[in-house]
Amino acid sequence: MTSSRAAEAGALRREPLSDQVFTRLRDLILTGAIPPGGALPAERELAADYGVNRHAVREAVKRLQQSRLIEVFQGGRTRALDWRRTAGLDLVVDVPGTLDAVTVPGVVHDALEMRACIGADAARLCALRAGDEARAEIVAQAEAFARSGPDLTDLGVADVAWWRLIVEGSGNLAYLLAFNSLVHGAIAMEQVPVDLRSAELLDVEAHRALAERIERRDAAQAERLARELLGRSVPGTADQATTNDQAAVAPI
Amino acid sequence: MTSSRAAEAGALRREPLSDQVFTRLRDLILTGAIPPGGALPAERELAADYGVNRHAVREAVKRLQQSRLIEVFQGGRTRALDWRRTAGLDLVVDVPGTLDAVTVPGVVHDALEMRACIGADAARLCALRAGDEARAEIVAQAEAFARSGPDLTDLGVADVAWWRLIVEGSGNLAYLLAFNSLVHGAIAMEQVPVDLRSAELLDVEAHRALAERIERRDAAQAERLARELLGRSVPGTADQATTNDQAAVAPI
DNA sequence: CTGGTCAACTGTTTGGACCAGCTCTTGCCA
DNA sequence: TGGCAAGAGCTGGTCCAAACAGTTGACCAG
Repeated sequence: MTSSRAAEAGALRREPLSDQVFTRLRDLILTGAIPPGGALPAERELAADYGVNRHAVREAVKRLQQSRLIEVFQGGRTRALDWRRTAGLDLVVDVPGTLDAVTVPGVVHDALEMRACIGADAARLCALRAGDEARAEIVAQAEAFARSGPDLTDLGVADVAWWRLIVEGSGNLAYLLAFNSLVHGAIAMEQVPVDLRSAELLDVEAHRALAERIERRDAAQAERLARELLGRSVPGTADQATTNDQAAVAPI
Repeated sequence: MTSSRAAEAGALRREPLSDQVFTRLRDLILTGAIPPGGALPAERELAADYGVNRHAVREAVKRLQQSRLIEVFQGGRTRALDWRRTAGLDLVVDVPGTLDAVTVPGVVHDALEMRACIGADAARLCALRAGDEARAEIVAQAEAFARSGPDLTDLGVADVAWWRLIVEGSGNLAYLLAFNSLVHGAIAMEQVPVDLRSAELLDVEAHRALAERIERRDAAQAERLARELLGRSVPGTADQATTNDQAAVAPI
């Protein structure tokens, strides 16, 4: 008996209208439907097309602008930017799930690869820079991780919390923010099939060993262990024989 | 003879009002004036306080929401998030220059450190994955870099363009987006005093050598050379004796 | 004390109007 | 005929006013 008029119409859900407009326009740009340098329809036109008020369109445009997907000129038209040259890492937050399912695995792989790279250096820096208290907390959390249920999802949550301590311990704000971007995005639990990471998540001893190295300020070994552990979830880390001669950073 | 009425009033410049509101609110959150979990003033109240229309406030709020600095509840109040746990890497784009000059050098250092980490791995992957054409272009661009004027600013521009080729050649979209975030943000020419990077920028031969290793698909040496080259601009890379026991990721 | 009801918040959406700046057409002048 | 300048008609930027839709909390009946 709910007055679900909009739902019945089938046009738009109860997600805020501006968010829906944002998503649609973003996908038009990411898929190349609006090419770099191409002009977006005028705000008044977009409002008419989507059947919403112009203010909703403006809020969506503001978000696109901050994502550096478009450039806005008063008096002139709003144009699409070349997102491969301008968009930031936060783009991986929303992309998974919205575009072709074919391209998503690639994004997830890239995100895991980046996680391995940053995680290893963060472990090294954490061993070097983190205070006694922070390093002890990492050891304690490693034990808590070991006590986590056999459920892979639970392990995944505990794993993220543990790595957050390490990244925080590295003292590098850029690492921490990038970690956030990855966790909120491509590496979010929903996106990565946990069984792909089972080799990493189930090895409780490897986590303990890494924590111990950090505790002992053994930066070199901490980095090595972290790189090995995180690399397990990245297909083709050790056996680097594959060389694809195709275009770099495949069009999405 | 410009009709600079707003400028004379001293209230707000000709920067879009919503951008100014965004900046002010963002700084309130980043500085902790509005603590994590704390509520922002109501939109109607903010509009009254800043003397702008409510729509300007809403556009700013939408941007804060996308930056994952706030959480919005219809019916309830808008609350500040713990940005250290939620904000993404794009935060480094606007932060330099807006907050205390004391904390900015730290952000720049972190960004350079991250650049070294990702750049080294990108060079490795580029040597492994990039096609013949892409690798040849990197060699060519290294020569173009060598011909760049002795001006450090010009060298910096050419350097960014060259590294972009390498990151693109790595085939990792996450690396490319993170590179964009850093270039648009903390590592932007205006932020980093170029003389701090002179040891890196002036060594044309090191650039050439790295390009050659990538050309020859020598991944290991490419990574090593890249790490060494990029590490020159990061104070305290080799002589890691300093260990600060203070809190990790200092509050901004 | 418990339960539901309602008023007073909050953000969401709408409509219309006007200002400011860019662009392209139009039409005058040399 | 060529060139340039005025202006009409776009574009985004800002504002006002009102209604809609959830949440919260106080208040009152049981």
